[in-house]
Amino acid sequence: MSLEFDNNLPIYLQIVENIKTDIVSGKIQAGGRLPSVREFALLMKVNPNTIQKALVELEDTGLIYTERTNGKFVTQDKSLVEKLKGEYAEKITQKYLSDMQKIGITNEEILQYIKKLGE
Amino acid sequence: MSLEFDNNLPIYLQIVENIKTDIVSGKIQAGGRLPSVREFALLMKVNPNTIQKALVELEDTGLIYTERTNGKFVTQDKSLVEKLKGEYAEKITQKYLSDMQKIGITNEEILQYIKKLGE
DNA sequence: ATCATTGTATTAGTTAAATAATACAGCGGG
DNA sequence: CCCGCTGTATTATTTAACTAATACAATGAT
Repeated sequence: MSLEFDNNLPIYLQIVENIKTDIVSGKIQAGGRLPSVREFALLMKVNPNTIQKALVELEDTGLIYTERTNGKFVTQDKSLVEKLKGEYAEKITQKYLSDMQKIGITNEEILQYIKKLGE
Repeated sequence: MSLEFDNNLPIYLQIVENIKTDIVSGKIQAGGRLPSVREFALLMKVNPNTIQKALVELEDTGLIYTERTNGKFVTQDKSLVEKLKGEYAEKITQKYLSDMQKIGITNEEILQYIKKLGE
């Protein structure tokens, strides 16, 4: 739960990304409770409203849900998490391949880069 | 030279990326002249200053240079272009692998995604 | 010499994000 | 019951980024 924010992207979106990957990776378990809005804000040293904005966005994806006076929780639905994980993986793979092709790198070269940097 | 801009990222940065990939891919040749700031602005339907800002950033990387009252040109230095191409490829590969690992995808699975979506 | 074209500089305006301060509403434990 | 904790809503302010409009400066061609 660090706090190095990249400019060029709104903080609340970076928080969305952060939590999303934490959930999808299993770092935060299905059904698990999230820190309260106010706790989160302290942890990340941002305003509670910024957290709230991020969490609303996350709730829209179905990854978390709210118990009104009790807190916010990761969805119980493991298959949803798995599904999103797959979609996410496909999406960034697509983008990666597209970016590489845009600069004129062939599929074979891509495999070499992967091999070189991946293992 | 299209004009679909993603919000959440400043237009001038997206222009930087665009031109950078055009150069690195060879779509704009080494030594080639870029459209003038004003032409560019018309093409992309943005303000000349936005183009200017993007081009200054590009010049900082050494990919283009300026002849004061004549225009802006892609560097003659093909080896520099090649070098940047390699660096760029490594960088986005690193980020891709890191993003995949963050969500708990193994190296073997990565290869499968690549294979599935790449060919 | 004038004029069109180049890049550059300056200043102002607009917009969006982030923060801040409060207030409200509902549940549960002591 | 009351207090503390939840999420939520509202409004205002600040700040920074981005965009825009315009003016300046230098060069080369006609």
